[in-house]
Amino acid sequence: MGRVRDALLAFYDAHKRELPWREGVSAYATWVSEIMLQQTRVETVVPYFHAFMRKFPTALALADASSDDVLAAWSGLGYYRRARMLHAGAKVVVRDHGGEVPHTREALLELPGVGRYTAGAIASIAFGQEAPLVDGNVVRVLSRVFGIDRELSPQDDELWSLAQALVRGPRPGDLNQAIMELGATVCTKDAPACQDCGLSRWCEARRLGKQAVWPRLPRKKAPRKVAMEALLVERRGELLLCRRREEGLFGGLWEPPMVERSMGDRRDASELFAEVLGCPVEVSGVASVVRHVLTHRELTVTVRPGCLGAPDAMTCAGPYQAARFASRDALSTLGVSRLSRKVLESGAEIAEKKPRRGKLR
DNA sequence: AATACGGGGCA
DNA sequence: TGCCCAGTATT
Repeated sequence: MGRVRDALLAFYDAHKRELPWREGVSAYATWVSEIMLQQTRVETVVPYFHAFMRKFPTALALADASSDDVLAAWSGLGYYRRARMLHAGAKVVVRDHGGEVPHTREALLELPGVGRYTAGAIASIAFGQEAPLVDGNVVRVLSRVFGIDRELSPQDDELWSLAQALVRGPRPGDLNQAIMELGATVCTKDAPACQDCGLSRWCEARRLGKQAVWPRLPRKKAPRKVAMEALLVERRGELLLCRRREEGLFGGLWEPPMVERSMGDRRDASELFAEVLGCPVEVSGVASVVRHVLTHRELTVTVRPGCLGAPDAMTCAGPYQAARFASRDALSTLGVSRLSRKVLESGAEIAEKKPRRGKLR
């Protein structure tokens, strides 16, 4: 393990990428970056990290922000529960820790949204603690170097033991980042660059030619196909948007009313919308069909222009907790999913065509 | 132990 | 298409 550690640090010192959360940043910045990096690629996170830190430079600033502001800064990044929990975590830090991010793994684990990976990352990187971490990269590197030939997940106890052994001694934060960096840039899933890898001399996968079979990972299930209807209502240049409840899919985000059409439900779209909005709805034709793939669902959304029969009676039900008319400019101040942007954009094209349609009649 | 939770990039 | 990404919370 000593030689592996030295090789990792040498690799890191020579080849680490310059990333905005790498050098001389606050523990709060490390925390923000680690939450954003959960299941999300480095390149995707970079612009979000810059914008988020500019808008919420400290835990105090984040704690004082509105939920809509935080979700607006997270819009498009996905896994929006992360944003809600980071926001809640900032409030805990301000209330219970004087605005300072806690230093120990144990205290970090108490924060919402911080699990064993993230606690290890913050404790080691921001505070120099000998705290281990295991993510997808670590699974790959350790399974290959040590030749672990059984089904693995990032929760595997043996991997955590190895990771713990790895970070004992100097520079635990750099060691954790080094093994992840190696996994991300050298020890990749496909076509690993073993010829450039400082660990290849001691690597079981390299010795046995098993790079393509290790790590052995469980198979993922295919997403479920779901049909949905979306309603586009425009009134005096403003769009009808509903805010989803905090829990569940797209929690806290704003979107045009959308309803799931379960298999075999032949009811009119207007009837489905009326149920959610609590007032009569008229729909006119189909603006577009939007496809959107999530981890567990494959959505096909039929987008319909329409109007409300009794706008003053509008309420909201089902997945929604609020409804309002908002200008397109206001969209940048609210949390909006990528799916909703697609639905909105597909409707915008139709809106521009409207005059022509009138002409044809 | 299994499932829900986004979105994008790549072979 | 399927896989994977600096995972966590809930059931």
